[in-house]
Amino acid sequence: MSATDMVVSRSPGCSGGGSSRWCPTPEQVMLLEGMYRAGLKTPTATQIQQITARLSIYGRIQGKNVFYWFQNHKARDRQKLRKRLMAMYQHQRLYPPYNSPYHHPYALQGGFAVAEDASSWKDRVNKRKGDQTCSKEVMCDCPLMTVMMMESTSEYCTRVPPRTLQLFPTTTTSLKDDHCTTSKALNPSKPK
Amino acid sequence: MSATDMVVSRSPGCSGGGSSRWCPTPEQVMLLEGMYRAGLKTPTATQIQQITARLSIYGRIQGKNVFYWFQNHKARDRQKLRKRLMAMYQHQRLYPPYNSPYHHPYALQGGFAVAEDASSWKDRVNKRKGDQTCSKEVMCDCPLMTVMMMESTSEYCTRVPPRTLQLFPTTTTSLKDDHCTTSKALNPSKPK
DNA sequence: GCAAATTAATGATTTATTCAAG
DNA sequence: CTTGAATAAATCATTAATTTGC
Repeated sequence: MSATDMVVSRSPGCSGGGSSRWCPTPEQVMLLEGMYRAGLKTPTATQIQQITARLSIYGRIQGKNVFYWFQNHKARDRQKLRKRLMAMYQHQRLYPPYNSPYHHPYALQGGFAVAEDASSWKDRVNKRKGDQTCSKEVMCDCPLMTVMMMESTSEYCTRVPPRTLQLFPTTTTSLKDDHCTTSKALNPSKPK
Repeated sequence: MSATDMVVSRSPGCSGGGSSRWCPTPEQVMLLEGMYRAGLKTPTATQIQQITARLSIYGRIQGKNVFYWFQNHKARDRQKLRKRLMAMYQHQRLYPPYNSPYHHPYALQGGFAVAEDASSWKDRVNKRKGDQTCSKEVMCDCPLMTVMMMESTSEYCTRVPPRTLQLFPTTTTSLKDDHCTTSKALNPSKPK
């Protein structure tokens, strides 16, 4: 009903007004999934930039959205696979073989044993050293954080107050209102 | 070499030549530790910007360096405390009380039980909702990733090739040289 | 049919862990 | 061995599905 006021892919902001988080359009999701299925799991900075540019014609999008999308998609893929395998092994009362995709879904390194001592996987020796076929000389397309530095299209987060507010009390003891439970620390410098 | 075209702050690279990672000067470390001890554990984007600006007079520094420094310092502080407490409890063959700093070094939420079932702490109910005294309206000084987006001073990572190289094969199957073991994926798009 | 209530998906952040330079 | 850098896992929080009572 009332399908007239909503174009198919017009309002990328999830439902109408300005939303706080990115809501991908169906086209964007489709293309992202295509790339992922094609084998692109962790795009480099340049790739993220280009993906963002291409997908921006379908709606508002930022580099960090693409970055997060791949991060989450990969993580949840791994988690799904891990859960499935765990259930499978648990059903047969077996311990997974040491090089099963339970331990290495893609190249997992932080799995935890099923009912074993927690420290067994923690302080195991560090393997996995050389064998880097990628040239180290490139040094320009670093994986993740670099994307953010390249973005200058101030969307809504670059709204830093232009005046130089005083930094922080280097020696006082009055800074105790720091982290709001975990992730809402949004006190620029002074509450007053 | 050829130090003529580079000003003093050019070679903070730990030992002379261009180094791959940031090596803080003693002054920088001292100031950072001062701020940390003063109570600044997770600086906001604006704070990171300002800290970077201030510390840049002592040597080359980037926002992400400051960001990583606080991340690492906080994490290793917590880890040290945790290890110490774990050893202490283990020495007395006690289980830590439930609200000990072993479980909550600062406000830990992802701790794991010592010899308990792994799923016990995992699917606990979601507590922790309201009680946010921080104003949500600010919306500009988001914790972490924002810093990177604000930086435009292309130090050495903004060296993206200007020509538009072709993105990725959306339908081909030839992308297999992707991730070098975990974190060294540095093939912009074409090795040739 | 419809909203309030509940649940499932998923975008965004933080924390733990690992890699590797010096 | 210390520590800067990077990634993966865990978690938080918001939006969409869905259920439910009317």
